[in-house]
Amino acid sequence: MNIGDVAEASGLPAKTIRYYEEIGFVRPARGRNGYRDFGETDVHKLAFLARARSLGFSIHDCRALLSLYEDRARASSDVKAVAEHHLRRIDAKIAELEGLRNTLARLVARCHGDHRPDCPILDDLAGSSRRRGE
Amino acid sequence: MNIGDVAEASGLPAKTIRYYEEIGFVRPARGRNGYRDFGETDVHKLAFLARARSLGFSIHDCRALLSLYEDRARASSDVKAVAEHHLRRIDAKIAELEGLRNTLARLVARCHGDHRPDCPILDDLAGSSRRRGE
DNA sequence: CTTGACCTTCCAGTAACGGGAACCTTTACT
DNA sequence: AGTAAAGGTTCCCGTTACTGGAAGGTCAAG
Repeated sequence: MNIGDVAEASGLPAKTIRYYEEIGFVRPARGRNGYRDFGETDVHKLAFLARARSLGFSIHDCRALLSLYEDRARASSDVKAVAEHHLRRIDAKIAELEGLRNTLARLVARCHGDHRPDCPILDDLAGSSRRRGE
Repeated sequence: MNIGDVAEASGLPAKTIRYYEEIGFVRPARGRNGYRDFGETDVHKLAFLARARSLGFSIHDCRALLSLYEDRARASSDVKAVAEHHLRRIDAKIAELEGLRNTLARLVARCHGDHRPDCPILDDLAGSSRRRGE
């Protein structure tokens, strides 16, 4: 299979597939013309990666997941640990963003948003009001 | 003021301040020894940037906010527009992460997480189950 | 006079690709 | 056979917003 077909089958852009080869996720054979020649296993692997990446797993996580995937004797608890760690990071990120959003929403609400120059948002950024985070 | 004092006063690392000079946020004078010499205005500006960055505004946004800040005749609606745009991006990011979290949480919940090798998480990633996103 | 805390510049690396140049191969059509 | 489109190749730069580190000049204290 050429890279274009693999891209179609796995849902990943060809560029990404070349990148994944570069970082060692796949090792396709080469034809006499220099073209990559992928097998079914590669396609499966790449689809696996596409799905994992779409769930927000980092490349680093993917490496762990992939090696667990290829280890017939892995314990499901190992996989669960990786996933739970990722879950906690997502939760932390959500909490952080919600904190930001609340602060920002309060500022936006206080700004009348008309043609006049005075603006509570800029006042906060400038630190003129000394009661903000504390 | 030397860069170390400014770092202390603004809450930004010296490295970051040098970077902010490089991208044009500040233009400190130089002493005969080559050291940067910052004024009060610079410190204010850098503190402004520190606060804006901590609220998740991008450098690009900060440029806009800073020029609005320095424009005595700006309309507060212009500032509000920038902030509201940022707010919408935050909300979109939160929504995306919550989608991820829910999918991932379901997978984690289905995985018994013991010493046995079979694992619904890997099954999903491998695409063996054809009812996942749809 | 030497140590240590500052300061300087410059280079490399981060995550995970995407864009685009310059070039080769295959396929299809006239 | 000629040629043009489509697909492949490598290589390098750009992205975000810094951070770490090397090599080296400067300044204050003991």
